[in-house]
Amino acid sequence: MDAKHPVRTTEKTLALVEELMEKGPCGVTELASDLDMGKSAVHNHLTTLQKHGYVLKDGDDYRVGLKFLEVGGHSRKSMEVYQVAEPEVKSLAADTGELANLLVEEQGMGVYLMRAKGDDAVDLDTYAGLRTNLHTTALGKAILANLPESRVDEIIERHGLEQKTPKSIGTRQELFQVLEAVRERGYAIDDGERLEGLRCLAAPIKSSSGEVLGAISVSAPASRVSDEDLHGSLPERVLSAANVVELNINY
Amino acid sequence: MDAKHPVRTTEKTLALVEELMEKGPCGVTELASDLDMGKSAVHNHLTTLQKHGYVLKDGDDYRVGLKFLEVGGHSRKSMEVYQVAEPEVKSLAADTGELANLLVEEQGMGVYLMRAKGDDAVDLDTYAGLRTNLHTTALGKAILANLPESRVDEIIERHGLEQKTPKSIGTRQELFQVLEAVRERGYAIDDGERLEGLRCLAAPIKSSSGEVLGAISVSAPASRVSDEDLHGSLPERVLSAANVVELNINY
DNA sequence: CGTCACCGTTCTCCGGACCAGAACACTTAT
DNA sequence: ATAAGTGTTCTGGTCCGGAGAACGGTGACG
Repeated sequence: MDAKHPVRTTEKTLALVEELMEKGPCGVTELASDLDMGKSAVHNHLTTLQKHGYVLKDGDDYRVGLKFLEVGGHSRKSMEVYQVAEPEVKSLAADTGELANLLVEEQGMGVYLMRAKGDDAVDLDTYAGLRTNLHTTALGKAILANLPESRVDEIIERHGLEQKTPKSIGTRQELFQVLEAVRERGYAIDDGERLEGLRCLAAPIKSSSGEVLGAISVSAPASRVSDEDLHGSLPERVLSAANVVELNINY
Repeated sequence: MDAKHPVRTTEKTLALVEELMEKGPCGVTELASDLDMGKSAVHNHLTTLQKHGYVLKDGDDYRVGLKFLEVGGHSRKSMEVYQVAEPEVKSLAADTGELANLLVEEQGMGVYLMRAKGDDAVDLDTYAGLRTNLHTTALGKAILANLPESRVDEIIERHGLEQKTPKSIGTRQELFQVLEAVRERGYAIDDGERLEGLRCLAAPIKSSSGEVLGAISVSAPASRVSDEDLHGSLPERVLSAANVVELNINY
């Protein structure tokens, strides 16, 4: 699905935006040397982006503007799974007091659509829009477990199986074993794989035709989640929330 | 501040994205005729955007992807006023049971950074990232009232004073009278200007140097907000929330 | 206070990239 | 079969993006 005739100028613009996002506000010269472009080229791109609200000038530095939030927010708002799941994720967070999340798959990566914090929630540095490898989170595993095997292989090939921590899944075989277990149980678990001491439990959201639309999770410190909770009351709540979403989507 | 040497190719890409956002998912031919471009040009741009995650192909249609949410979310997350105000807006919504909002000014427009819903909150079609004319909302008026007069004039010149409803502010003189009243009171009110039957109350967030950083509001149906509330207990709560944010920002 | 070094911005001109238009592959309807 | 629609590919001519140099401003330094 690669572009046969990529628009190079557009790619330069996008590279600039991403560089600006990663480095935070910075100046023309710095961007030019980082991206091997001339100063005038960088300047032309930045002023063009600024004219349309995608970039702002703060003194002598440029930074990415909130226009991206407008486009992205609009995109999210128009997704049915978000509209339906949003209140459920919020009440899941309120009921458990922990951190609840909603993730969807896009281009083989997981994208957080939202997070809701209960009264005792841990504060992870996730945010709406953040991308993550699917195999590294309970949310992602809940989704992968409900994709066709061929699709999972495509995703592995495209994005690899990077190990975030020593506990992470590192091989195709290991992943497929885990996914099989997820299918049997109906939910996915992350016990300290992503972050030491953090336990997550995620359930898939499936359409009536069996296609997976996303996943809902609760993340909590291990100190508050006993082994019994992890396979007893907690899955019940998360699965129930996911089920409500499924029913509302399928009418 | 216009671009002296705009990158036309980039502008075409951005026009495509915005058209795609407004019309929702659609095909190459339709976009091409809407934007007076050749089909091949549209196709090249779309595949380029797709390659980088900014656009997706759904069957034969294209739609904007969640990459915009990633960039926009990152940008929002890195704003100090958001980080500090977010918990306050949430507790304001929880305490009042109504809809609470956070708005900042960017390029003369108001941008909603977040909204939080209390238990009885009305459901407006605002969303994080949405842009609005500053003079049409209580939030915007709270901000305008704390900008230098020259800046307000620039904004009027750039964006006009479009009247959303017959009650809207329509002239410069009228606006400045209202802003003077806002400065005296310390908070701004919208009594059905934006939407019949909806009352909003907003307070500015100012830095220690007096610069306005944004505004916090509560929106509620008129049926639940008496005239006494509107000038008594409600302003107290909103002003208090704004004040907490100011203290936390200025350490 | 002159000097220097750095910044962002402007300018010009040439090489290369964008894109109109035509052809292609495919689906759907008649 | 035929036709009319779609998205995609291809090529050549034209126009525009961008390297590099020059400009204007600002802050540091002796």
